[in-house]
Amino acid sequence: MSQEQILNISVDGAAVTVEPGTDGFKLFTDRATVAHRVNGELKDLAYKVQDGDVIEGVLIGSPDGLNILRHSAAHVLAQAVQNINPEAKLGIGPPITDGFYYDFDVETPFNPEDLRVLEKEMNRIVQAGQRFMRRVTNDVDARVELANEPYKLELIGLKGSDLGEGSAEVGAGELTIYDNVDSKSGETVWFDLCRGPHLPNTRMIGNGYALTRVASAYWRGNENNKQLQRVYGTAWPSKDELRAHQERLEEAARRDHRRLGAELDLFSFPEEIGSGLAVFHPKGGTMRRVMEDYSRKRHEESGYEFVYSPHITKSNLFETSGHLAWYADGMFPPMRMDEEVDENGVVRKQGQDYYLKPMNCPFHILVFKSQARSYRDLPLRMFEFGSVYRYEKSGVLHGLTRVRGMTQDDAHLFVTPDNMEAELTNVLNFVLGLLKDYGLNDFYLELSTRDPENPKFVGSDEIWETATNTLQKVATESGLELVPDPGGAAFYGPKISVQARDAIGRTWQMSTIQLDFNLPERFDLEYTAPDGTKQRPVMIHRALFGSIERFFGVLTEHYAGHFPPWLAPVQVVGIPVADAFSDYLHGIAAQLRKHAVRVQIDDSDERMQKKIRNHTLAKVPFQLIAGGQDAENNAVSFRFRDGTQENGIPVEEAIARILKAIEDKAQV
RNA sequence: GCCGCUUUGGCGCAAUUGGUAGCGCACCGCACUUGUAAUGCGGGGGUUGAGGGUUCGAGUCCCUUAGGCGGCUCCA
Repeated sequence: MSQEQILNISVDGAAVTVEPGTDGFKLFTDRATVAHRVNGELKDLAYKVQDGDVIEGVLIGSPDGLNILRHSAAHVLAQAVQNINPEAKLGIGPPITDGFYYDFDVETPFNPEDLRVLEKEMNRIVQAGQRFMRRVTNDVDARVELANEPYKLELIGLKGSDLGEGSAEVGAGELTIYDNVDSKSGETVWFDLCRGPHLPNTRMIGNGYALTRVASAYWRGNENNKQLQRVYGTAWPSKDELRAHQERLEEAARRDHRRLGAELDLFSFPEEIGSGLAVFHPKGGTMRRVMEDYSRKRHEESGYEFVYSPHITKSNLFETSGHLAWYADGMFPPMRMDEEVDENGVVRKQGQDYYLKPMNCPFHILVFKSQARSYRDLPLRMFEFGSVYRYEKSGVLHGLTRVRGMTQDDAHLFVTPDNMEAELTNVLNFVLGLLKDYGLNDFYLELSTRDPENPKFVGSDEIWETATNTLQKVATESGLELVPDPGGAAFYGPKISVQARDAIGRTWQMSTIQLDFNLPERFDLEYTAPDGTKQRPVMIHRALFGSIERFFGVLTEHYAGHFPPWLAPVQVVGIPVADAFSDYLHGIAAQLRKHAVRVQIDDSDERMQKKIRNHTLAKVPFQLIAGGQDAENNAVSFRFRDGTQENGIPVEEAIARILKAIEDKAQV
């Protein structure tokens, strides 16, 4: 073998010499390697290595490998759709978290029942073991081949520009088509414009996939474009992993606050009131009150002052604030008051428009403006559980997490530029501390900053710079993971948002701390500085819960309804073994009530076993059971939600344990 | 707002090709008075989200409308 016939390459970090023509199939003989990264770029295993290539195998279970699996599954789905309906036009079909989708332009939308038919056809294609074959083409040829695919033609035209979601189809490099080649006949049975890479063949998709739902989506995500029909699927390296994924979804469904809200009798959305407008039932109301009481207590301890403002206002307030100019669509329409019209229909007295408030800030600003302010007054911290109303589009409403009427735990801090850093530090620590008390303790931060190229941002460069640096510093000092969100700031100031992970790993945006350089300007806010000059304060908006409703929903899902005793609507329920012991338990309940424990005695005429079942399903933290043995010993038996029990606990001790768990905000 | 699906007593579900609504839980009554996840018997409750249409006849088909669900868009 002569020198020039040997290629020196690196495979997974090891130097290797191979013959020309060697491809990934020779380098990686294990079935789990489905592609490889060549000099940092993902390639099919069929790629023939070049001298000097640095190659790393991509395992199917790796993030890259899963994407390749899912994208390949998307191709199989598209082929299945076109096999069944040759008229279907292809949109795009990228991998997404846990799965994939493919968009189609079809005459009649898919039905859920169509999914079974499509899965069957997909299964046939997978079993057929078609090879995915990459083929380089060019604009001219591709346009001929794809003459019947208008959306693909559009993507070819967009090649190299900002494609967003279309990037799975065409990349910055060569234009490529993937042929699906029948393993027996060698015939190309289907093809799609795609940059790849793909699994070597369809059989490797295995049986760990499923189609999950049908939906519609605007072509290229623009609501002015046509809506295409989207089919969603999920795909995993094995059936077991698919099953595990489905179980995770089932677990999330069990925790769904909309379901638990009804089951635990916490809240409802009566149709008579309107979409997105909740009522809290006694149990949910108790929880909400406890949440609010604790929040108030902590705010008071932290130097906030409590203010109150009305739910409606004349339009001029929101004209000054600018909300009517840029947020009118999100507001309920005005109530026109006081207009007087004579018999000829001529307006005799000008009316006045009143609006439901979508935000509390302008009201707090008016409190600030109610008197001349000195630097000595600052920072001024105003807190309110402020109810706001926003006309959210009907399609976005979702349980308690996206509503039309909500109560924010809203505060506005008016600070001098010198106060800013200390105050932001305080606020962030306050926020994190409070969220932890409610049982959330896994956070990361997101810092939204301005795009220097975009002229929409108000405020001087200096103040943006100072503010952004301050937020950055404060965020870094918190020691939490910090995710930058460049260009994500509102036009009026940068912000930090706190993202919390719940018990099953989902993240929720919770608190926001938002700087505002705009409203102080619009309302001409000022304070007198030490040197006697008038200066403009900076405003900080912040909400911890976002809204109480939303936070309530998040906590319900986080705890799966198993609220810790301090939050539980019923903390203790007493269950007598027989009627005769009812009085005994009532005596214990009376002692607990002296300590404000929410306790009930179930002296209904159900059997004891039934009562245990009922209160377990109601997720009451402490069940106290008492019969003859307990009464004789001045004791009681605990039973917990998980079915465990402890018998013969002296009453004194039982009470102490309950009080301690509540006091410590412990989970039981 | 857009697309699709969906809407049956408080809740969860049934009702062959259109032929005048059933079940479980819950609720009420009676009996039972019981040591750790559903005692037994009996009873009341719906005209099928609302409105209109097709039909001899509609929960079942069509239209309008209001909820809900899943996506898309949106979330200043």
